[in-house]
Amino acid sequence: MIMKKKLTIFDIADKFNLSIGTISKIMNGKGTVSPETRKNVLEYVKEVGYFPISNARNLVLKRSYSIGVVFSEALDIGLEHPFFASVIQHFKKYVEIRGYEISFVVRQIGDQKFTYLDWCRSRNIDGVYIVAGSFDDPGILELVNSNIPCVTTEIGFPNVHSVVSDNAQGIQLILDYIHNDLKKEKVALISGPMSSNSFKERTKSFIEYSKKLKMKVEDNYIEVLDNYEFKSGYNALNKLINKTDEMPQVIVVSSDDIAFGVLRALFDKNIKVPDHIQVIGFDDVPYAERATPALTTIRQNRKMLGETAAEILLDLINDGKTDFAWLTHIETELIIRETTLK
Amino acid sequence: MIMKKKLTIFDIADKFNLSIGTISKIMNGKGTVSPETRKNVLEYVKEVGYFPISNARNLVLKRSYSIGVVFSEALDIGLEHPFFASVIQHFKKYVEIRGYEISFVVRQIGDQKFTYLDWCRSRNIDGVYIVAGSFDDPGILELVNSNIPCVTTEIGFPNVHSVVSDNAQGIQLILDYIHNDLKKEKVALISGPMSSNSFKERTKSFIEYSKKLKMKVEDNYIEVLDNYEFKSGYNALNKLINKTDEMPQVIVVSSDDIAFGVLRALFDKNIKVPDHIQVIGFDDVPYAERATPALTTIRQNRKMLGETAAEILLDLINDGKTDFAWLTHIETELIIRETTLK
DNA sequence: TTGTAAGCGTTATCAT
DNA sequence: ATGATAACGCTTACAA
Repeated sequence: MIMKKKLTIFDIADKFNLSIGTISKIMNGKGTVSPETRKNVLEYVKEVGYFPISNARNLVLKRSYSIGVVFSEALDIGLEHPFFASVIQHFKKYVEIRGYEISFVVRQIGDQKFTYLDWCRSRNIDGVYIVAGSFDDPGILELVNSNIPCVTTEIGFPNVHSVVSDNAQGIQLILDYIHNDLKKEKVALISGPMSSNSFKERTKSFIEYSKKLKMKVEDNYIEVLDNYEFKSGYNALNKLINKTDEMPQVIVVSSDDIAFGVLRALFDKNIKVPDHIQVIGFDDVPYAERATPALTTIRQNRKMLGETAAEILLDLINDGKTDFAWLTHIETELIIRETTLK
Repeated sequence: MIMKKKLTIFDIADKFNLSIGTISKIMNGKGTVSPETRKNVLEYVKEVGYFPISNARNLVLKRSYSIGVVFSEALDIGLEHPFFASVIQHFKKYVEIRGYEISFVVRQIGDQKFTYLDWCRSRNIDGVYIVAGSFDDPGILELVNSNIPCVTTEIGFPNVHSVVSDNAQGIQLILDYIHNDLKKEKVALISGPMSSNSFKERTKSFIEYSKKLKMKVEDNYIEVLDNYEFKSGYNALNKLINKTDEMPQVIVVSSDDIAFGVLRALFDKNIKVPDHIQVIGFDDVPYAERATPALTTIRQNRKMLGETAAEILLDLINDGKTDFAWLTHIETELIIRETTLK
């Protein structure tokens, strides 16, 4: 067991018969120090591996160089959610390059309970990224109304900078494709729950834009589920079949996970995709391209979502800038695969 | 914008004309304080939402109540990896209940570069969880040889407590099932790269145990890939077909992701699963049950993996206990789905 | 160019 | 039962 002695700023100062003030200046590239000593100290520091204890540093600085990331436990969305995990990963990389780390905002630790805000205050968090949260959660509300800079990937928060996929544009991509390339008109929609603003937007855009294209969307072609699951997609398709005499030609499903359930139901009913009916998802989860048939879907630009959120948040923190648009839309992309066919 | 004044221990002390020492004792449940004042202070603190600044606290305590989590960037495994993300999520929950948080160990932040150990030291990290790392990474080596308690989910580290799935037992589950229930004998193996100890173990167990069951594993029935990907699985199957006159009856694939590639290749060759050939994976990724046909596979107990690692690490930190077995095996489970059939 | 010293908000020891 | 105070390791005016 190698027991490197833990060095402090005093050890470095002693070594050169300098004061800790001088060392501090050197470590932070501030003040005026002779190039000579600066060079020597820097070399030594590197050699022995001295790093300031961040707790001491942050205590006097009254900040942490750390961004809090909040998940809503209500939605039970954790790291396991592939979409959010990916967005966070990109966010993390971006802020790290700029000198920040991320920590997860937490409401209970041991038997200490916190509000989001209290936790952030007690950690001197510099800013927070609300990845998935509900705008009727009072804890979230308290947070976004505080003086801590916030940015979110969620839609519909008042007074918080949001970075979200352009759902309307994604839906238009789908409908234009159906209309212009697939040349189909009878289109159904299966959507996730309206408690999510993303699904709400997608549904609204679908209704409006399909009307604009004069597509035949019968009233009973629209099915709204009350959750996000495979199984619901499965059931939704069966319901759709039961209530219509004439099947749609294309089914748009506003989430890939649900789309897989739809595809399975179709398979079980021996309805061939894309020959008898075509299916289009939304998200482009990793499995979409590996499924058989591979799923045509809308790809959300996870990298751009995470990085843009990071960029705005860091600007908010550093420059106190606030003249951003409250809402930043990230373009989506249509990925054509096997569940549709020209 | 609500601007709650940031409270310190002095504010609380003033309020009651007590000294900060007394408040500190109350906050930490230490020392002797009259039940009366304790009650009053606790109530007030709760009401106004006072929490100690963790930087100040950790500075004097010389610890952080925080566990570092390390990913190997070499393997480029991030949060996006569904298996590890899930294990970490369970780990996180477990340690939080016991009063710890997690942070990601990081090697570069801004233009400061750290070794893993230096980062941990500078943050006063209490212990570290090596989720995926390579034992020939000198940074990892330095870390595990330090005085910071470590635990890993990786196989093959000397002198580090490892918590891993029982790969041998998983393989036995598969082969017993093939032998006793499926009643097949001609079995092939497609494995991920030998640079991963998990794949090495699975392959080794497969060879040994299939021999023990007197199965017919021809020499060219074993295919080792050099990566983890869908595409490699796809190619591997084609290779297998080309080099054997007689196809195996069952293909064991030591990772689900690769198995999906195999299934797709089979589909493209119009070889029906499970009628013509049967396929068994390893991992039970979320998509395994949603695929068509749904994949028979070995489920790794991600919850148990994360929680056991957490438990050992916390014991190491708190009790300085060290009398654990160096290696803890977590049982796996066979999940029978549609790619196999009695 | 360098040093001095106050202050950041706690915990813990020792008095009282 | 409570208070005074040193200590934790650092940054930053300000002084030399």
